[in-house]
Amino acid sequence: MESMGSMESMDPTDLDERKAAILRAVVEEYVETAEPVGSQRVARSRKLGVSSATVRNDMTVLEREGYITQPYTSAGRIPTDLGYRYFVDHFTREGALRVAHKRAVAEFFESAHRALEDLLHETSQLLSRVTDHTAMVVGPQPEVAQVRGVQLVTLHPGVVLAVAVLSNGAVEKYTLELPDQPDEAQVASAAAALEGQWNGCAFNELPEPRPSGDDGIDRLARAVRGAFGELVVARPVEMLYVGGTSRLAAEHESFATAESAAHLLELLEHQVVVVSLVRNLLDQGVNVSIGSENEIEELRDCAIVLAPYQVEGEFAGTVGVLGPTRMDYRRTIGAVAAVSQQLGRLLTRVD
Amino acid sequence: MESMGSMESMDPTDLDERKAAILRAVVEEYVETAEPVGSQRVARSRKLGVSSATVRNDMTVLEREGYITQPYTSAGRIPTDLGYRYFVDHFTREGALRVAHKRAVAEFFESAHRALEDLLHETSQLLSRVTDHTAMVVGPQPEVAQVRGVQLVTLHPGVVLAVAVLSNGAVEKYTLELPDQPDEAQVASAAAALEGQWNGCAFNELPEPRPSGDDGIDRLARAVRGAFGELVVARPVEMLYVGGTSRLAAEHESFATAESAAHLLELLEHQVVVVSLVRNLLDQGVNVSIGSENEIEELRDCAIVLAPYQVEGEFAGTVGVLGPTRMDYRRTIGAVAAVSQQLGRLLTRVD
DNA sequence: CGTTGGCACTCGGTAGAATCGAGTGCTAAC
DNA sequence: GTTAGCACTCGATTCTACCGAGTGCCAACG
Repeated sequence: MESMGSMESMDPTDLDERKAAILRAVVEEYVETAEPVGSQRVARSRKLGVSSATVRNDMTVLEREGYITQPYTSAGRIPTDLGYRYFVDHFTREGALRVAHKRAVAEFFESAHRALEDLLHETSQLLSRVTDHTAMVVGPQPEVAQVRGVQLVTLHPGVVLAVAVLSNGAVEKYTLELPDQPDEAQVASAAAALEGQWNGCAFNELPEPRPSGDDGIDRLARAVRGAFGELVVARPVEMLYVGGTSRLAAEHESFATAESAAHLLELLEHQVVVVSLVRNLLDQGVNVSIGSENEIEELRDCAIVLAPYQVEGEFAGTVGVLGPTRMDYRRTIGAVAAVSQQLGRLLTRVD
Repeated sequence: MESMGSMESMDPTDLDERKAAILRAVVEEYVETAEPVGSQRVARSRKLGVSSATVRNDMTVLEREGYITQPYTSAGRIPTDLGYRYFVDHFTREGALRVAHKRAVAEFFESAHRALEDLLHETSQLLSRVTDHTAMVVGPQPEVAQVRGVQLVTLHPGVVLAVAVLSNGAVEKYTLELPDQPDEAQVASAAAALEGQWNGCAFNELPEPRPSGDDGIDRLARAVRGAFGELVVARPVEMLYVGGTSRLAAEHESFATAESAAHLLELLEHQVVVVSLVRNLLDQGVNVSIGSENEIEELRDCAIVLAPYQVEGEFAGTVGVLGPTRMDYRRTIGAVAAVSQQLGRLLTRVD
């Protein structure tokens, strides 16, 4: 920052109107063509009413301020991350998405039912189709859910499946292997006891089961408690659904190296990392994270567009897309916003 | 076929010993180096005791018979799909995998518990790590499972979650929206009635619930029946878990075009296609499908290595990997076999 | 003073020519 | 049947020349 040049418009947060228009043109043209855009093209394609020489002068300033850059001397300009940032902050107020896509989204959420997992999975695929990028859907936080039902089923002698139905429609289960083989009556009373004690409790802080007097029942109950506790620890984060990973490989032109696509795919396979990344961004109120704004090295050439969705007015989860920094931000932001809104609406209705 | 040359070894299914050794050398060297291998390298690296000229002569025959080919005139030879096939059929009797990997597999299955879905998912990741290729795990056929428990939980007024616990440890669920809002008593008796009637029934052919006299209960019961029927139709195939998709992108050198990785990723996103592909291959007794042996265009440069796993002596599902035709078949086959066997063993114990 | 036309200069991209070398097929000798 | 020798092929690499889009700068203009 702290530029010492005494040029006009020292306020780095804003640009005079023509420079802003030029920056916008550079971003839009570059996103479309993937080629550095020169002053001529800007002067001609936009009705700025100035010559290419004037555009050139302004471009020099824009470059000095860090909004655009040249891939090499005397080539056209391409936006920097800062340039994209300005574009996103100033020219994407109302995200636009194509009518066909708008209808596709509406139709999808009109007909969608199913189990929550399937819905979220398919939502990620929808978002990917609409945006042409890889899409991510972070499921509702499981912690807030309360137990609404407990069931124990003997699958084999000594093997019991413990199932907990939660208030958000999720079902948690765990296959227990028990050294002593409780009989059916014990399993049934343990289930009844646990259901009675846990109904309404938060799944992540289930109380220890009260002793019943019967040793077998108590051992079973404690085992179930232990298993569920393990689940909470082992799966402390929300579920992540990723759709359209093939887009990443298809977009390889936009990335520096061919391996970067592989790195990104690998990154996406680590649910925990992605979920916490999304969470961090959102906690800071960030909805669009561009290139180097991101701390993770692999995302240097990527942009992330996020939108939280709300269920019954409360933050529930997040939808988002991952694509190259060179993306159509207006369309993407529009799509992500639309999907997040509709998803929240549907979950509020169904949940 | 029907070659008219009066050369030796007219039986196309077998090669004389030295030619087989040369073919083997070509495959192994090419897999390792990714470069066409010439007669000199073969003559020197293997202790064949013959000169490069002799190797050249044999190579000419091998080429005529279709086992190897030249990428261009006067380059070294690379294996054809037929060549890989011969290699797989003759030189991979005992699949070998590295000790470190062997231990990794054993350790994994020693400590693995969890819900079936998690286990299969992690198994796919394990197999991917061990083979360095994309791994697929097809879950047990859901149809064989019997109902072991039914539970209905009211999430909100008018919204009921129907849960069925199956004998294989799977849990099916469906969120029902009901026009009339049954009270808790009705929900409870419907659940009890369904559980009584369906216990032991195959999930894919649940009988219609018997009328109870109470209109609300019957409507609810029928709705549950309808929902589960819908699930069976909507999800007629086994679940598919894919691990290590990033390997596909990383292997891009082995593929003809850069887009092919994207195509493969897209293919893998269509569960139904992959599952039926795997099923078809296995039905024909095929465990390794190489390149053009495959009918699907996208798999022209790929090989698939499969191994079914058995639970309690019965076919249950499949594990496999997808990689370039230029892969280390011995190692891959060994890893796939080991994982399938261990997975079956674990499921037999736990299931 | 901002804007504009003119102009020399830069540099990636493409095309063509020259060169290199691994590897082959063929032939003749062993 | 095997081998050494040799001419030949052809992808890969390097070098050169050249084109042209685009820039920075300057002087002129309203």
